Amino acid sequence: MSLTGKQAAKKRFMDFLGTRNLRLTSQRQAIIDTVFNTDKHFTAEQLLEWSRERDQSVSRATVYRTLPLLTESGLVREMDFGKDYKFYDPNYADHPNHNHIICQDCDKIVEFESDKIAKIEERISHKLGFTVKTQRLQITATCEELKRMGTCKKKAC
Amino acid sequence: MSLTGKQAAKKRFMDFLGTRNLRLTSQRQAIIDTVFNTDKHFTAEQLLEWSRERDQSVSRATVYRTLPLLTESGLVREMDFGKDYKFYDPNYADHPNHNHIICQDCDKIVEFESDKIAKIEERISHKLGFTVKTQRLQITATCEELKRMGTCKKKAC
DNA sequence: ATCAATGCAAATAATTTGCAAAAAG
DNA sequence: CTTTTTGCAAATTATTTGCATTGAT
Repeated sequence: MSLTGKQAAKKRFMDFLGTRNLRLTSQRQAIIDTVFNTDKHFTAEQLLEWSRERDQSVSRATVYRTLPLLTESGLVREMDFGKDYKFYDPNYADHPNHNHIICQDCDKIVEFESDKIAKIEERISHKLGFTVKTQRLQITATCEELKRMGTCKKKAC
Repeated sequence: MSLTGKQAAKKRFMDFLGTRNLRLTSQRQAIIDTVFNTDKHFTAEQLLEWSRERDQSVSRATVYRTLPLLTESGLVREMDFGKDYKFYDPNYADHPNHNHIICQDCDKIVEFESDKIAKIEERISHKLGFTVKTQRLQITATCEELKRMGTCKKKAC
């Protein structure tokens, strides 16, 4: 029985810490446990709150100091959804090419993958003289069900 | 002889002001002239600097107050390229679906359009129950010429 | 022991806002 | 005239940082 994606990601992050001679403190442990036990996008503030449920001693400064480690490791991705604070996406290790649909009606964020889009991106980039390193695609959309039915089953309609 | 894209966009923005009962002050005029006379992405600070070359009396506050009008009108698009300040893209009126390649080596930003990608986005979004309103696609890439030749003709290699 | 990591509180920096004066319509 | 807009300076707010102390190895 192999590790699930999230467990594998946690392990990879611990290796990352080791490689850099960084220490596994109890606060970092709490933060890591939080990050690699959710599929949700989160803010720094939410991460602080959730981590404190595991270890009361986690401070805001430590969260802000750990976040860059998570993004540098490539296991978490910083996202801008047009708010005045950043979001972090913990699903990047499992789905390095996933895209986002942000619903204006529901405030819901749906992820999807498309090999076709990835292929086109690579072809065009190559033609322009570049090699794709990462990509981010965000679609802002409205909810069709809401439009038809006046309501929808998704999150916050 | 018809207006160029930029001139048309400027006119559309003035109409937008009229519709909202907003006044065309000399400061706004300077800001608008600046915005609709460039193809470059710019920051609030750059817009202030350039606008002041046209009208010394433009203040930072007015720039920051005008920027939301520009984005609300749909003629300028706010962009996040991972810096700690925002960029604004004045090419959105002419090319509502354009995408960006950001070169890690050159710091250069190249725009491109792809109907194919747009089509796929619409198909997938529809399948998931959404109607596409806007999209943004950013590709982070490296420069192939730099890799092969040790240098490249693009901006800052 | 040694050096990294922490919490706290103060600092930073882009952006926003209150207000009295100025300008547009 | 009336209402919007402006510049200024102070406020806001997410994020960062200096420092003395604590904790991991």
